[in-house]
Amino acid sequence: MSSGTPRRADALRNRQLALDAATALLAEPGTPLTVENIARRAGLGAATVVRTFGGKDALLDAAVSDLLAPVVQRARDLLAETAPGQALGLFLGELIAFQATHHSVSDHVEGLNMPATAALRGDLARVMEEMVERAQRDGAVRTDIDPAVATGLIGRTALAIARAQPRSRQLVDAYLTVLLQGLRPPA
Amino acid sequence: MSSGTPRRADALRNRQLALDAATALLAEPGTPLTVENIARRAGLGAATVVRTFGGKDALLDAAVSDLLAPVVQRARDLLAETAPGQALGLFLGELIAFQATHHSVSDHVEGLNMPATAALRGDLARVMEEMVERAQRDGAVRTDIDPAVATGLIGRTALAIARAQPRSRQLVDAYLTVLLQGLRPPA
DNA sequence: GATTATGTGGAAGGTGCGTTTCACTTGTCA
DNA sequence: TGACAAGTGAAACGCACCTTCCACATAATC
Repeated sequence: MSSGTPRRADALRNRQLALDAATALLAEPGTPLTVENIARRAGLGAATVVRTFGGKDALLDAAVSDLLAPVVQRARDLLAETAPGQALGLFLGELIAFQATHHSVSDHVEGLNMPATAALRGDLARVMEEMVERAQRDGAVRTDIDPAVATGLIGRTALAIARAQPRSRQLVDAYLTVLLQGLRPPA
Repeated sequence: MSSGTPRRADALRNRQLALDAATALLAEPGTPLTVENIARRAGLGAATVVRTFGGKDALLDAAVSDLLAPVVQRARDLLAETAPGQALGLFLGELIAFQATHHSVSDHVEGLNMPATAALRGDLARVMEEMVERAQRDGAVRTDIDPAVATGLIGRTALAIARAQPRSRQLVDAYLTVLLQGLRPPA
Protein backbone atom coordinates (compact mmCIF):
# COMPACT_ATOMS: atom_id res chain seq x y z
CA MET A 1 0.00 0.00 0.00
CA SER A 2 2.78 2.47 0.85
CA SER A 3 4.09 4.31 -2.21
CA GLY A 4 7.29 3.13 -3.84
CA THR A 5 9.25 6.34 -3.25
CA PRO A 6 9.46 7.63 0.33
CA ARG A 7 8.12 11.14 1.03
CA ARG A 8 10.49 13.93 1.84
CA ALA A 9 10.76 14.92 5.48
CA ASP A 10 9.38 18.44 5.04
CA ALA A 11 6.44 17.10 3.06
CA LEU A 12 5.53 14.77 5.91
CA ARG A 13 5.84 17.57 8.45
CA ASN A 14 3.66 19.86 6.34
CA ARG A 15 1.10 17.12 5.95
CA GLN A 16 0.77 16.94 9.71
CA LEU A 17 0.62 20.73 10.01
CA ALA A 18 -2.24 20.79 7.53
CA LEU A 19 -4.07 18.04 9.42
CA ASP A 20 -3.65 19.88 12.72
CA ALA A 21 -4.86 23.12 11.22
CA ALA A 22 -7.91 21.43 9.72
CA THR A 23 -8.71 19.77 13.03
CA ALA A 24 -8.40 23.07 14.86
CA LEU A 25 -10.74 24.78 12.42
CA LEU A 26 -13.24 21.93 12.62
CA ALA A 27 -13.65 22.75 16.30
CA GLU A 28 -13.92 26.48 15.62
CA PRO A 29 -17.30 27.40 14.12
CA GLY A 30 -16.41 31.05 13.63
CA THR A 31 -14.00 30.88 10.71
CA PRO A 32 -15.05 29.35 7.39
CA LEU A 33 -13.40 26.03 6.65
CA THR A 34 -11.75 27.08 3.40
CA VAL A 35 -8.51 25.71 2.02
CA GLU A 36 -7.14 29.23 2.28
CA ASN A 37 -7.88 29.40 6.02
CA ILE A 38 -6.51 25.94 6.70
CA ALA A 39 -3.33 26.81 4.84
CA ARG A 40 -2.92 30.12 6.66
CA ARG A 41 -3.38 28.45 10.03
CA ALA A 42 -0.82 25.82 9.07
CA GLY A 43 1.63 28.43 7.80
CA LEU A 44 1.54 26.89 4.33
CA GLY A 45 0.40 27.85 0.88
CA ALA A 46 -3.04 26.74 -0.24
CA ALA A 47 -1.55 24.83 -3.15
CA THR A 48 0.61 22.75 -0.83
CA VAL A 49 -2.31 21.78 1.36
CA VAL A 50 -4.41 20.71 -1.60
CA ARG A 51 -1.62 18.88 -3.38
CA THR A 52 -0.52 16.93 -0.33
CA PHE A 53 -3.90 15.27 0.01
CA GLY A 54 -5.16 15.46 -3.55
CA GLY A 55 -8.10 17.75 -2.76
CA LYS A 56 -10.05 19.37 0.02
CA ASP A 57 -12.32 16.36 0.50
CA ALA A 58 -9.38 14.03 1.05
CA LEU A 59 -7.79 16.41 3.54
CA LEU A 60 -10.95 16.60 5.61
CA ASP A 61 -11.45 12.87 5.30
CA ALA A 62 -8.05 12.34 6.87
CA ALA A 63 -8.62 14.96 9.57
CA VAL A 64 -12.03 13.66 10.61
CA SER A 65 -10.82 10.08 10.54
CA ASP A 66 -8.06 11.00 12.95
CA LEU A 67 -10.66 12.48 15.27
CA LEU A 68 -13.08 9.60 14.99
CA ALA A 69 -10.68 6.67 15.29
CA PRO A 70 -10.08 7.01 19.07
CA VAL A 71 -13.83 7.22 19.65
CA VAL A 72 -14.38 3.94 17.84
CA GLN A 73 -11.53 2.37 19.79
CA ARG A 74 -12.99 3.61 23.04
CA ALA A 75 -16.32 2.02 22.16
CA ARG A 76 -14.54 -1.28 21.45
CA ASP A 77 -12.72 -1.11 24.79
CA LEU A 78 -15.91 -0.41 26.69
CA LEU A 79 -17.65 -3.26 24.90
CA ALA A 80 -14.89 -5.65 25.87
CA GLU A 81 -14.29 -4.56 29.45
CA THR A 82 -17.51 -3.24 30.90
CA ALA A 83 -20.95 -4.62 31.73
CA PRO A 84 -23.31 -4.01 28.78
CA GLY A 85 -25.80 -1.65 30.42
CA GLN A 86 -23.06 0.38 32.06
CA ALA A 87 -20.97 0.49 28.88
CA LEU A 88 -23.85 2.01 26.93
CA GLY A 89 -24.51 4.70 29.52
CA LEU A 90 -20.84 5.58 29.81
CA PHE A 91 -20.29 5.68 26.10
CA LEU A 92 -23.32 7.88 25.50
CA GLY A 93 -21.89 10.48 27.85
CA GLU A 94 -18.52 10.38 26.14
CA LEU A 95 -20.03 10.41 22.67
CA ILE A 96 -22.00 13.54 23.31
CA ALA A 97 -18.99 15.20 24.92
CA PHE A 98 -16.99 14.40 21.81
CA GLN A 99 -19.67 15.67 19.48
CA ALA A 100 -20.12 18.79 21.56
CA THR A 101 -16.45 19.62 21.00
CA HIS A 102 -16.61 18.88 17.31
CA HIS A 103 -20.21 19.81 16.71
CA SER A 104 -19.59 21.78 13.54
CA VAL A 105 -17.86 18.90 11.78
CA SER A 106 -21.04 17.54 10.27
CA ASP A 107 -21.95 20.95 8.90
CA HIS A 108 -18.67 21.32 7.05
CA VAL A 109 -18.71 17.78 5.82
CA GLU A 110 -22.21 17.68 4.39
CA GLY A 111 -21.78 16.89 0.71
CA LEU A 112 -18.16 15.72 0.70
CA ASN A 113 -16.81 12.39 -0.43
CA MET A 114 -15.08 10.91 2.62
CA PRO A 115 -14.56 7.17 2.35
CA ALA A 116 -12.31 6.70 5.39
CA THR A 117 -14.70 8.62 7.61
CA ALA A 118 -17.65 6.70 6.23
CA ALA A 119 -15.90 3.43 7.01
CA LEU A 120 -15.21 4.51 10.58
CA ARG A 121 -18.81 5.60 10.97
CA GLY A 122 -19.82 2.13 9.86
CA ASP A 123 -17.44 0.58 12.38
CA LEU A 124 -18.81 2.75 15.16
CA ALA A 125 -22.38 1.88 14.25
CA ARG A 126 -21.55 -1.80 14.32
CA VAL A 127 -19.87 -1.61 17.74
CA MET A 128 -22.77 0.40 19.15
CA GLU A 129 -25.27 -2.10 17.78
CA GLU A 130 -23.39 -4.85 19.52
CA MET A 131 -23.45 -2.78 22.70
CA VAL A 132 -27.21 -2.32 22.46
CA GLU A 133 -27.77 -5.97 21.67
CA ARG A 134 -25.82 -7.11 24.71
CA ALA A 135 -27.60 -4.56 26.88
CA GLN A 136 -30.88 -5.97 25.62
CA ARG A 137 -29.84 -9.52 26.48
CA ASP A 138 -28.85 -8.19 29.88
CA GLY A 139 -32.31 -6.71 30.39
CA ALA A 140 -30.93 -3.17 30.56
CA VAL A 141 -32.53 -2.00 27.31
CA ARG A 142 -36.01 -2.59 25.94
CA THR A 143 -36.13 -5.33 23.34
CA ASP A 144 -38.94 -3.97 21.17
CA ILE A 145 -36.50 -1.74 19.29
CA ASP A 146 -34.08 -3.13 16.75
CA PRO A 147 -30.43 -2.57 17.79
CA ALA A 148 -29.66 -0.88 14.48
CA VAL A 149 -32.62 1.44 14.89
CA ALA A 150 -31.66 2.23 18.48
CA THR A 151 -28.12 2.99 17.33
CA GLY A 152 -29.40 5.37 14.69
CA LEU A 153 -31.62 7.02 17.25
CA ILE A 154 -28.77 7.45 19.72
CA GLY A 155 -26.29 8.72 17.18
CA ARG A 156 -28.65 11.21 15.61
CA THR A 157 -29.93 12.48 18.91
CA ALA A 158 -26.42 12.94 20.21
CA LEU A 159 -25.52 14.88 17.12
CA ALA A 160 -28.57 17.09 17.42
CA ILE A 161 -27.88 17.88 21.05
CA ALA A 162 -24.24 18.58 20.38
CA ARG A 163 -25.31 21.13 17.78
CA ALA A 164 -27.36 23.09 20.28
CA GLN A 165 -26.36 26.72 20.63
CA PRO A 166 -25.69 27.52 23.40
CA ARG A 167 -24.55 24.08 24.49
CA SER A 168 -25.83 23.99 28.04
CA ARG A 169 -24.89 21.43 30.61
CA GLN A 170 -28.60 21.21 31.39
CA LEU A 171 -29.44 20.13 27.87
CA VAL A 172 -26.77 17.45 27.83
CA ASP A 173 -27.94 16.10 31.18
CA ALA A 174 -31.55 16.13 30.07
CA TYR A 175 -30.63 14.29 26.91
CA LEU A 176 -28.86 11.55 28.84
CA THR A 177 -31.65 11.29 31.37
CA VAL A 178 -34.43 11.08 28.81
CA LEU A 179 -32.62 8.80 26.39
CA LEU A 180 -31.51 6.34 29.05
CA GLN A 181 -34.91 6.20 30.70
CA GLY A 182 -36.58 5.94 27.32
CA LEU A 183 -34.40 3.01 26.33
CA ARG A 184 -35.03 1.13 29.58
CA PRO A 185 -37.50 -1.75 29.41
CA PRO A 186 -41.03 -0.45 30.13
CA ALA A 187 -42.38 -1.15 33.59
CA MET B 1 -47.20 48.29 7.05
CA SER B 2 -48.52 47.77 3.51
CA SER B 3 -46.62 49.86 0.97
CA GLY B 4 -48.19 53.12 -0.23
CA THR B 5 -48.49 52.16 -3.90
CA PRO B 6 -50.30 48.91 -4.65
CA ARG B 7 -48.34 46.19 -6.48
CA ARG B 8 -49.21 45.34 -10.03
CA ALA B 9 -51.27 42.19 -10.53
CA ASP B 10 -48.62 40.29 -12.48
CA ALA B 11 -46.01 41.13 -9.87
CA LEU B 12 -48.17 39.63 -7.15
CA ARG B 13 -48.79 36.52 -9.23
CA ASN B 14 -45.08 36.11 -9.92
CA ARG B 15 -44.31 36.57 -6.25
CA GLN B 16 -46.54 33.62 -5.47
CA LEU B 17 -45.04 31.55 -8.29
CA ALA B 18 -41.58 32.17 -6.85
CA LEU B 19 -42.72 31.22 -3.36
CA ASP B 20 -44.33 28.01 -4.63
CA ALA B 21 -41.23 27.10 -6.60
CA ALA B 22 -39.00 27.70 -3.58
CA THR B 23 -41.26 25.60 -1.38
CA ALA B 24 -41.24 22.78 -3.91
CA LEU B 25 -37.45 22.81 -4.09
CA LEU B 26 -37.13 22.92 -0.32
CA ALA B 27 -38.85 19.53 -0.21
CA GLU B 28 -36.69 18.17 -3.03
CA PRO B 29 -33.15 17.42 -1.83
CA GLY B 30 -31.92 16.43 -5.30
CA THR B 31 -31.73 19.80 -7.03
CA PRO B 32 -29.59 22.60 -5.61
CA LEU B 33 -31.58 25.47 -4.14
CA THR B 34 -30.16 28.19 -6.38
CA VAL B 35 -31.97 31.33 -7.48
CA GLU B 36 -31.57 30.07 -11.04
CA ASN B 37 -33.37 26.80 -10.24
CA ILE B 38 -36.13 28.52 -8.32
CA ALA B 39 -36.66 30.93 -11.19
CA ARG B 40 -36.70 28.18 -13.80
CA ARG B 41 -39.24 26.17 -11.80
CA ALA B 42 -41.40 29.27 -11.45
CA GLY B 43 -41.11 30.09 -15.14
CA LEU B 44 -39.50 33.44 -14.33
CA GLY B 45 -36.16 35.12 -14.78
CA ALA B 46 -33.69 34.98 -11.93
CA ALA B 47 -33.62 38.77 -11.73
CA THR B 48 -37.35 38.92 -11.17
CA VAL B 49 -37.24 36.41 -8.34
CA VAL B 50 -34.46 38.24 -6.56
CA ARG B 51 -35.91 41.72 -7.10
CA THR B 52 -39.38 40.78 -5.87
CA PHE B 53 -38.08 39.83 -2.46
CA GLY B 54 -34.93 41.90 -2.26
CA GLY B 55 -32.57 38.94 -2.15
CA LYS B 56 -32.38 35.18 -1.86
CA ASP B 57 -32.44 35.23 1.93
CA ALA B 58 -35.68 37.19 2.00
CA LEU B 59 -37.30 34.86 -0.51
CA LEU B 60 -36.45 31.79 1.54
CA ASP B 61 -37.49 33.57 4.70
CA ALA B 62 -40.92 34.09 3.20
CA ALA B 63 -41.15 30.54 1.86
CA VAL B 64 -40.12 28.87 5.11
CA SER B 65 -42.37 31.13 7.13
CA ASP B 66 -45.30 30.05 5.00
CA LEU B 67 -44.44 26.44 5.76
CA LEU B 68 -43.92 26.96 9.46
CA ALA B 69 -46.90 29.16 10.26
CA PRO B 70 -49.52 26.36 10.10
CA VAL B 71 -47.36 24.20 12.35
CA VAL B 72 -47.25 26.91 14.99
CA GLN B 73 -51.00 27.40 14.66
CA ARG B 74 -51.58 23.67 15.03
CA ALA B 75 -49.54 23.68 18.24
CA ARG B 76 -51.64 26.56 19.56
CA ASP B 77 -54.85 24.71 18.70
CA LEU B 78 -53.69 21.53 20.42
CA LEU B 79 -52.64 23.52 23.45
CA ALA B 80 -56.08 25.11 23.68
CA GLU B 81 -58.26 22.12 22.93
CA THR B 82 -56.52 18.97 24.13
CA ALA B 83 -55.38 17.50 27.44
CA PRO B 84 -51.74 18.47 28.08
CA GLY B 85 -50.14 15.02 28.01
CA GLN B 86 -52.10 13.97 24.97
CA ALA B 87 -51.40 17.25 23.16
CA LEU B 88 -47.66 16.79 23.54
CA GLY B 89 -47.70 13.24 22.23
CA LEU B 90 -49.90 14.17 19.30
CA PHE B 91 -47.86 17.20 18.38
CA LEU B 92 -44.58 15.30 18.53
CA GLY B 93 -45.89 12.89 15.94
CA GLU B 94 -47.04 15.69 13.68
CA LEU B 95 -43.86 17.69 14.15
CA ILE B 96 -41.66 14.85 13.06
CA ALA B 97 -43.93 14.13 10.10
CA PHE B 98 -43.60 17.76 9.07
CA GLN B 99 -39.85 17.77 9.48
CA ALA B 100 -39.54 14.50 7.61
CA THR B 101 -41.25 16.11 4.61
CA HIS B 102 -39.13 19.24 4.81
CA HIS B 103 -36.00 17.72 6.27
CA SER B 104 -33.61 19.46 3.93
CA VAL B 105 -34.85 22.94 4.83
CA SER B 106 -32.41 23.36 7.68
CA ASP B 107 -29.52 22.42 5.41
CA HIS B 108 -30.35 25.09 2.87
CA VAL B 109 -31.04 27.69 5.47
CA GLU B 110 -27.91 27.29 7.55
CA GLY B 111 -26.21 30.69 7.43
CA LEU B 112 -29.04 32.80 6.09
CA ASN B 113 -30.61 35.85 7.66
CA MET B 114 -34.28 34.96 8.13
CA PRO B 115 -36.02 37.17 10.67
CA ALA B 116 -39.59 36.04 10.00
CA THR B 117 -38.63 32.39 10.30
CA ALA B 118 -36.65 33.07 13.43
CA ALA B 119 -39.67 34.78 14.96
CA LEU B 120 -41.91 31.82 14.15
CA ARG B 121 -39.35 29.46 15.60
CA GLY B 122 -39.47 31.51 18.77
CA ASP B 123 -43.25 31.37 18.79
CA LEU B 124 -43.20 27.61 18.34
CA ALA B 125 -40.69 27.17 21.13
CA ARG B 126 -42.84 29.24 23.46
CA VAL B 127 -45.99 27.25 22.68
CA MET B 128 -44.16 23.97 23.14
CA GLU B 129 -42.73 25.13 26.46
CA GLU B 130 -46.24 25.93 27.61
CA MET B 131 -47.31 22.48 26.47
CA VAL B 132 -44.54 20.82 28.44
CA GLU B 133 -45.23 22.94 31.49
CA ARG B 134 -48.89 22.00 31.52
CA ALA B 135 -48.04 18.35 30.97
CA GLN B 136 -45.71 18.58 33.95
CA ARG B 137 -48.46 20.07 36.14
CA ASP B 138 -50.68 17.25 34.92
CA GLY B 139 -48.13 14.67 36.03
CA ALA B 140 -47.63 13.44 32.46
CA VAL B 141 -44.04 14.69 32.16
CA ARG B 142 -41.17 14.50 34.65
CA THR B 143 -40.61 17.77 36.50
CA ASP B 144 -36.84 17.56 36.94
CA ILE B 145 -36.29 18.98 33.45
CA ASP B 146 -36.85 22.64 32.67
CA PRO B 147 -39.62 23.14 30.08
CA ALA B 148 -37.31 25.20 27.87
CA VAL B 149 -34.65 22.49 28.01
CA ALA B 150 -37.20 19.78 27.25
CA THR B 151 -38.44 21.81 24.30
CA GLY B 152 -34.93 22.15 22.93
CA LEU B 153 -34.41 18.44 23.40
CA ILE B 154 -37.62 17.57 21.58
CA GLY B 155 -37.09 19.97 18.71
CA ARG B 156 -33.51 19.00 18.06
CA THR B 157 -34.19 15.31 18.32
CA ALA B 158 -37.11 15.59 15.93
CA LEU B 159 -34.92 17.42 13.47
CA ALA B 160 -32.18 14.83 13.72
CA ILE B 161 -34.57 11.96 13.20
CA ALA B 162 -36.23 13.68 10.28
CA ARG B 163 -32.83 13.98 8.64
CA ALA B 164 -32.22 10.26 8.77
CA GLN B 165 -31.52 8.67 5.40
CA PRO B 166 -33.37 6.48 4.71
CA ARG B 167 -36.25 7.79 6.74
CA SER B 168 -37.67 4.59 8.11
CA ARG B 169 -40.99 4.22 9.81
CA GLN B 170 -39.17 2.12 12.44
CA LEU B 171 -36.86 4.97 13.34
CA VAL B 172 -39.72 7.43 13.71
CA ASP B 173 -41.67 5.01 15.88
CA ALA B 174 -38.62 4.29 18.02
CA TYR B 175 -38.05 8.00 18.45
CA LEU B 176 -41.58 8.59 19.66
CA THR B 177 -41.50 5.56 21.94
CA VAL B 178 -38.16 6.42 23.55
CA LEU B 179 -38.76 10.14 23.85
CA LEU B 180 -42.24 9.77 25.35
CA GLN B 181 -41.15 7.12 27.82
CA GLY B 182 -38.04 9.10 28.66
CA LEU B 183 -40.07 12.21 29.38
CA ARG B 184 -42.53 10.37 31.64
CA PRO B 185 -42.04 10.82 35.38
CA PRO B 186 -39.69 8.11 36.72
CA ALA B 187 -41.30 5.25 38.59
C1' DG C 1 -55.90 53.99 -27.73
C1' DA C 2 -52.20 56.89 -25.74
C1' DT C 3 -49.32 57.63 -21.72
C1' DT C 4 -46.62 56.31 -17.98
C1' DA C 5 -45.23 54.03 -13.92
C1' DT C 6 -44.21 49.37 -12.93
C1' DG C 7 -42.28 44.99 -13.90
C1' DT C 8 -39.28 41.70 -16.63
C1' DG C 9 -35.20 38.86 -17.91
C1' DG C 10 -30.89 38.09 -20.67
C1' DA C 11 -26.50 39.52 -20.07
C1' DA C 12 -22.80 41.41 -17.49
C1' DG C 13 -20.62 42.23 -12.92
C1' DG C 14 -18.79 40.76 -8.72
C1' DT C 15 -17.44 37.45 -5.14
C1' DG C 16 -15.83 33.30 -2.94
C1' DC C 17 -13.71 29.12 -3.38
C1' DG C 18 -11.18 24.82 -5.01
C1' DT C 19 -7.71 23.66 -8.11
C1' DT C 20 -3.75 24.11 -11.42
C1' DT C 21 0.42 26.29 -13.18
C1' DC C 22 5.13 27.26 -13.12
C1' DA C 23 9.26 29.60 -11.73
C1' DC C 24 11.65 29.04 -7.56
C1' DT C 25 13.46 26.59 -3.26
C1' DT C 26 14.98 22.78 -0.59
C1' DG C 27 15.81 18.15 0.98
C1' DT C 28 18.39 14.03 -0.49
C1' DC C 29 22.01 11.24 -2.00
C1' DA C 30 26.23 10.20 -4.26
C1' DT D 1 29.55 19.95 -2.56
C1' DG D 2 27.23 19.38 -6.77
C1' DA D 3 23.21 17.65 -9.19
C1' DC D 4 18.58 16.56 -9.36
C1' DA D 5 14.24 14.99 -7.94
C1' DA D 6 10.76 16.54 -4.78
C1' DG D 7 8.27 20.13 -2.81
C1' DT D 8 6.52 24.94 -2.46
C1' DG D 9 3.30 28.97 -2.95
C1' DA D 10 1.78 33.40 -5.35
C1' DA D 11 -0.83 34.11 -9.04
C1' DA D 12 -3.93 32.70 -12.52
C1' DC D 13 -7.90 29.87 -13.76
C1' DG D 14 -12.45 27.92 -13.76
C1' DC D 15 -16.71 27.44 -11.83
C1' DA D 16 -20.96 28.27 -9.35
C1' DC D 17 -23.65 31.72 -7.34
C1' DC D 18 -26.06 36.01 -6.14
C1' DT D 19 -26.89 40.48 -7.71
C1' DT D 20 -27.32 44.55 -10.76
C1' DC D 21 -28.08 46.84 -15.36
C1' DC D 22 -30.80 48.38 -18.86
C1' DA D 23 -33.40 47.87 -23.09
C1' DC D 24 -37.88 46.04 -23.65
C1' DA D 25 -42.74 44.61 -22.28
C1' DT D 26 -46.99 45.22 -19.92
C1' DA D 27 -50.58 46.47 -16.56
C1' DA D 28 -52.91 50.57 -14.89
C1' DT D 29 -55.00 55.06 -15.71
C1' DC D 30 -57.23 58.56 -18.26
